[in-house]
Amino acid sequence: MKREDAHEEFRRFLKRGDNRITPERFEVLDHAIDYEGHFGADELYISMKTSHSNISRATVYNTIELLAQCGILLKRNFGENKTRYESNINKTSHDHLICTNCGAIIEFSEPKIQKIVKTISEEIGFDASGYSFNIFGKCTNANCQQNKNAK
Amino acid sequence: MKREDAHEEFRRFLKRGDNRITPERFEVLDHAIDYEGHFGADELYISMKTSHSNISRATVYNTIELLAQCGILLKRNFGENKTRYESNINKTSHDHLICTNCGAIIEFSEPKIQKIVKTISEEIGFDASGYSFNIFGKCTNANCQQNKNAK
DNA sequence: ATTATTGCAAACGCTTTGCACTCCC
DNA sequence: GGGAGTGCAAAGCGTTTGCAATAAT
Repeated sequence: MKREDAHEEFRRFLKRGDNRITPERFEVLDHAIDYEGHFGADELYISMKTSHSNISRATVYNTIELLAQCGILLKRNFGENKTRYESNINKTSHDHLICTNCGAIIEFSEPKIQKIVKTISEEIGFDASGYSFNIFGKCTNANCQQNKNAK
Repeated sequence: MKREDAHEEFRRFLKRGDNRITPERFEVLDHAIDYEGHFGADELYISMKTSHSNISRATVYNTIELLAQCGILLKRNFGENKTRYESNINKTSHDHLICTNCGAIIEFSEPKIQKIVKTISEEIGFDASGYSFNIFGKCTNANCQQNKNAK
């Protein structure tokens, strides 16, 4: 998917929800899809300020939430008491291994997980809209495998 | 498992790690295992203050972390940017469905998840110590199923 | 006696809020 | 023109930290 497709998708999403089309919202969209890896809302805000934008913190936080609702961003939580986001553009569904020693984040795909979500939800009569699956431990890095102090 | 067994387990854990045996630590242990459901560290602190303890916030936070390392408490994260805990005493392994409308938390057990954690970790050479699995959506409550505004 | 642990209060990081100004519809 | 959206600064919330006093070893 190209940048202009993302713009078009966001535009449609905004209209559908009676939200206004503003230049600030597309500025946030552009920075978010260009951002490598997983980022916090404040991180994106700082990054935009650094590149001389005069966007406000409130607008970044608001817009990121809209982008997540729209499906352009994915909301993540790696157990750090802050919300992380990642672009969902040109990405296949995946989950994460998180190294508790060095903080590395490794992605993996396992289709069985989706099936489990579906089965459990149906069993219980729960209307699932999403899930979160993280594996914590020590990554393949030799330093991390050795480190006995880490959790 | 009885209260005195938990005390004994915690005592052994503390000695093993060269941590001191203090009355404050066992006071926190007692309140934590008595607490119904999932609680935040500050919540436990406030609850202890309310019942006229003169424990400090720092001690509660420190001790809860020790209890989690010891395995007496389980660390959870329900996507709220705060850490939750629950007693692991007399509990079987389980994960959670979280209602994004009313906040209800429903527990479920699915042994396949453990297998997936094992398989993925071995495949990648990751030394897994734990995982977190949450399903988000709307619970069976009629109000929640109707509510179109909720995520 | 030594030093980990405690209580207190202040600082921290991320997020949300209140407000007056702006500009999309 | 009306009201949603914006920028700014301050407040909120959960958590961590620095420090002097205390108590476990």
